[in-house]
Amino acid sequence: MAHTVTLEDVARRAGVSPSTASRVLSGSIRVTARKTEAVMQAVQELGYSPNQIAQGLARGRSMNIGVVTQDISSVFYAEMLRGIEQGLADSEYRPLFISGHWQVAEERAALDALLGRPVDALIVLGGHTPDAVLQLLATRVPLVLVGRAQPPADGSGRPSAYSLRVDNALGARLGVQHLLELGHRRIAFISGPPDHVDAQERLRGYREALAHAGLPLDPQLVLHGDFQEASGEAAVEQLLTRGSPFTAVFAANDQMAFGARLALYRHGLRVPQDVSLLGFDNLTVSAYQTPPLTTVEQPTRQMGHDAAQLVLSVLAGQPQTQPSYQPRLVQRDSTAAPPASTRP
Amino acid sequence: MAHTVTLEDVARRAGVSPSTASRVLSGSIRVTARKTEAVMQAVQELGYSPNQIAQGLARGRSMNIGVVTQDISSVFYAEMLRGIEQGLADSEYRPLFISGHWQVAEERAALDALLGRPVDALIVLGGHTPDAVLQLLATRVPLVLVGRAQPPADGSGRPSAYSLRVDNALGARLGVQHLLELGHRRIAFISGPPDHVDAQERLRGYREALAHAGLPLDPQLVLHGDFQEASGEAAVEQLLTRGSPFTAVFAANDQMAFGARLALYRHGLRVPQDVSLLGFDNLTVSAYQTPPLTTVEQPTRQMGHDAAQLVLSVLAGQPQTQPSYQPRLVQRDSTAAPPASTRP
DNA sequence: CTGTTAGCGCCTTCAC
DNA sequence: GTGAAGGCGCTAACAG
Repeated sequence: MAHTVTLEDVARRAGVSPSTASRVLSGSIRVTARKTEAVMQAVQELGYSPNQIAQGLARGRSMNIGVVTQDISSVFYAEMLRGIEQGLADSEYRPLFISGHWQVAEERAALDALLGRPVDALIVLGGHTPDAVLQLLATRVPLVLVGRAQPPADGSGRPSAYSLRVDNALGARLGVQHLLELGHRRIAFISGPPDHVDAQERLRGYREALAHAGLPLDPQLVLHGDFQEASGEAAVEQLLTRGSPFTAVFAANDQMAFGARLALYRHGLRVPQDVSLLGFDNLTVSAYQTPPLTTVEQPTRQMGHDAAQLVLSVLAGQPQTQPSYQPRLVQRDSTAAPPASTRP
Repeated sequence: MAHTVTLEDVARRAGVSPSTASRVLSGSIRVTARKTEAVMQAVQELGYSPNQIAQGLARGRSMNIGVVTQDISSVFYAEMLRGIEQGLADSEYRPLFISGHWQVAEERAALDALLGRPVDALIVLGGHTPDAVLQLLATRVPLVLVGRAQPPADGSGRPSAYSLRVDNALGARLGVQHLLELGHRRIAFISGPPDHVDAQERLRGYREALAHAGLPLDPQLVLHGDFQEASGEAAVEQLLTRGSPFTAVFAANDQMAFGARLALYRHGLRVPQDVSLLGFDNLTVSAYQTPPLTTVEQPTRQMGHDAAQLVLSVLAGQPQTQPSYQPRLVQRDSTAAPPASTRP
């Protein structure tokens, strides 16, 4: 057992009652300086540290914030986790990370595990948990959603979940506009999983931007990936097989852009001289690609940080503000004007 | 509160005593089929889920495995965390991740937080916590170290910590040998932080390989980074400023190799035609660099997995085996023969 | 097999 | 201000 010295030991050694020792430790109520000192010294000598499990049981709070992420090894979510850590850093609360791996069942299990822990609040990053489940959850514990839509209020007047999101469609429009301005007309789009909200919205933004520019949408140029590198690679292979000409590839996230980059490299296509490449997210590593990747940035870490702060303010009963986020284009070296031969 | 329905509620509804209900749930002792069924049904109807905090208090186990990582957003550690998750997946135990950020003080705080939680065992990934502290820890709770040396036994006969490591020096030798075989003679080395054991060993391997080949070690070609991308970039800039010729760059980890790659790109140096580039770790993204990065692989995820399994077997009182790991060279496109002009 | 009785370690009224 | 007593929810002897 990690715990061997208890509050009672401390009290005995300090010559006071356990309750007094408790009061000194929590600092809630005034205690004689003499006794305070005695307790502190006993704590020192015995190397006492409170058993948080017992504390949790006694006061009905665990000081844990459950965080359901989709993949602990995902470069993308990692940034958010970092933000959450930062946002919680100065508080007494600690994050508890569990991965759902985009599997409803697994996510459900994660949620149950977290609630059984229990946690005082929940932050859910993406995922496929049905709205109904989230709604139910929100009635039991403060819930902040990041990167997924807020479930509709259940009409009971109960506080629904909070939701932090970026305007994905706008981001996609920014990306397409950038390519259009460079002179591209045949822009391939590697979308994410069809059942993924972010993916849907980014695809919509792509469509809207083309429509706005009066350009037709060529279904041959729209591919679906799963947000992983390999699927971006496969998408470009497929694109090349199809034979529909294109001068730019817009991937719905940076990881797929990396995969696309590899496929282009293998086929001897230069970026950006032969094909322009555009990503979405702006991961740390994206700046270190060759050439450095132009991408639509979303303030990932900031969102994690804000999610944590939002949770804290809900927990503290303070007024909350639900910030909104704007994506922005980060121009680097992977996009340029299309090759002269393809210009109209 | 996340918990509102208790075991007592279940027992009352099922018309049995709390202890019987408890027995049914834990499945340890036989209970009448009738009562078992009644309890199960009550659990269903009430949507009961056990309060793990209370369970933990009662049986003196928390079912938590504390994991001290250095950076939750590190691509490298993320792989290990994933492995740990996998290794724990089929058990009742769950990992609790906390970051130390390579700061002794912060790591110490993380350790304390974890022990106060408390946890039933500890996995520490890297870091700078003094051996003495780890030794002390190991007497209180099973301890598995990954990527850092095992503290010397304290002579008390108590079980010391377990340690999972790869042969870093061998890895570095493999890397250098590969470059030597390609014909390189002027091989720059970007080392890690001087106080980092892995970094020290890799540097040693580099030295040994050169010595073994009868080549002098040019101090001008040895730089120090901090295992982050930016430091790899800075190192190459410095190398270029120094003016000492080199035909290959061996970075002590992939992330610094990415930074080095960027600096080379900015200076118009082609990889591998002008300069060969070699990394260490084999991160997932390394295969997607341009060109795909040749690197010395260490079985990161496997090590995380094994660390978790090792913890479980210690906890279960089963006999343990402490596996050892061999790095291996993963040849990709970033290394080639040096340019003809530089050949002897 | 099953109900009763004690705690696990701490916090929080309640009287003094 | 301070100690005693009760309880958080659950498990583990202890008697039946």
